[in-house]
Amino acid sequence: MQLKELSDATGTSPASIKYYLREGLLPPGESVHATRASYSDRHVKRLNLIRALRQIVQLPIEQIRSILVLADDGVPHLTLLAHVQRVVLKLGTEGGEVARTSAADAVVRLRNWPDVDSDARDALNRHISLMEGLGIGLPPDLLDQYSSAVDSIAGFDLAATTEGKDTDSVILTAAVGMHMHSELMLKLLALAQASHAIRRLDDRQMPP
Amino acid sequence: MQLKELSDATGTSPASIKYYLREGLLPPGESVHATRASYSDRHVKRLNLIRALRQIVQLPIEQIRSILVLADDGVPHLTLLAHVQRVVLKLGTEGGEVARTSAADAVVRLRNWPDVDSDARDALNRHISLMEGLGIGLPPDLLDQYSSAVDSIAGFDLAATTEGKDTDSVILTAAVGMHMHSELMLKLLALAQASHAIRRLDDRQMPP
DNA sequence: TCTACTGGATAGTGGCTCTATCTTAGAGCT
DNA sequence: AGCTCTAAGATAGAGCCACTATCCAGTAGA
Repeated sequence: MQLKELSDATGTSPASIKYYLREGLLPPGESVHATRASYSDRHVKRLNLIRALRQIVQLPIEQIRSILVLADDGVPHLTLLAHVQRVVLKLGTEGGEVARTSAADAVVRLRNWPDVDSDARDALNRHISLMEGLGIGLPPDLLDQYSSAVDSIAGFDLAATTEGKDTDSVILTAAVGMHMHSELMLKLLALAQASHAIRRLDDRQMPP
Repeated sequence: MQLKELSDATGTSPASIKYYLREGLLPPGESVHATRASYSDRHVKRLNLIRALRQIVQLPIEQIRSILVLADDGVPHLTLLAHVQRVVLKLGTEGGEVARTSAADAVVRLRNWPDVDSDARDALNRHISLMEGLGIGLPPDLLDQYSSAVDSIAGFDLAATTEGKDTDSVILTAAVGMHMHSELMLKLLALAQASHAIRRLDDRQMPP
């Protein structure tokens, strides 16, 4: 398979493919000779992964590269998934100490999750502090409800993520899955808010 | 108050303020004479709103403008909130017909939300279809759990959003709140996934 | 009057993701 | 063998976005 075919197979312009090659996201094809290189199914898979991370999850090239480098280093999936999380959650950009809210810790105990330090946990703690700082109140049982919901999805999701797939698929499922669930939540919340708003505001404007 | 003071009061560079003025996000100050204009508290509020929408919610200038135009037109808050949702949910970019999944409709009935067509509902339907198309499975009761959680938050949130505030504050609370809840969800999900992953993958790698 | 600073207009910057062009060289057909 | 077509590789440029720096002119305060 040569570049043009790779392009056709993935719907990516040859120019973009060349760009990804230059950036080291896509390994070079096997060079047949000076003016012909051949690409394999692995390239198709990899390219699809890159495109999904760019277009759906909207990760910048640099971060996609950081994920792929790990994947190609053959690190354990657990390590890889942790890194994918770090990237999708946009951690590492915001430095600083971990907040002293222990809301996340409470959730961990409640859900009986393994009590391990993790970036996700720090991120959650930091985020809750941030919301408090912004004066966005969290009803007391909200975290319970949320965490119950995500707890049930996580097992389900992870099964799909890890069941004997190749590394590229694991990344894709994990990153795209996280993104999609978060968007799902956003849209559900919007619908809920719209519904409540209609009830509350419409009544005011046109009383019975 | 002149430009420099406005800058100090909001931590925004004078150059950026000028830019927002040019873009019509910020109404011009009252022109005292050719080389002096005076800005009011309204400008401080507006500027803080703009900054929050840029830096926290990360909306592009163009969309911020579309929100502010509506706000200044004095449309009803319900209309305004609907538009804010549309922008935060990134609707309107993806054209096309509404999917035929009626998952969102089921949720609406279950939650006893007013059965009104809305962009949020269309967005939810479209998103669920998209996830199905990507092969991201949703456990049967997941939407119930999610929607139960967001239902309880929406009322709570909306009370904070609408209680006798000026329009700029309503926008800020709504947009920032939506964004923050969605991020919260993302981080909770990450933590849940990390926890499940540790249980599942760690055991494999180092059996007891 | 002179200086310092302001407001206003215009042009430029930097980061990012591509995209277009140019050159060289082998492939396949006749 | 010769001719054309297209690929690969390298380099430079485009286009978008959110600023930011520069320039000019006018006025306030010393």
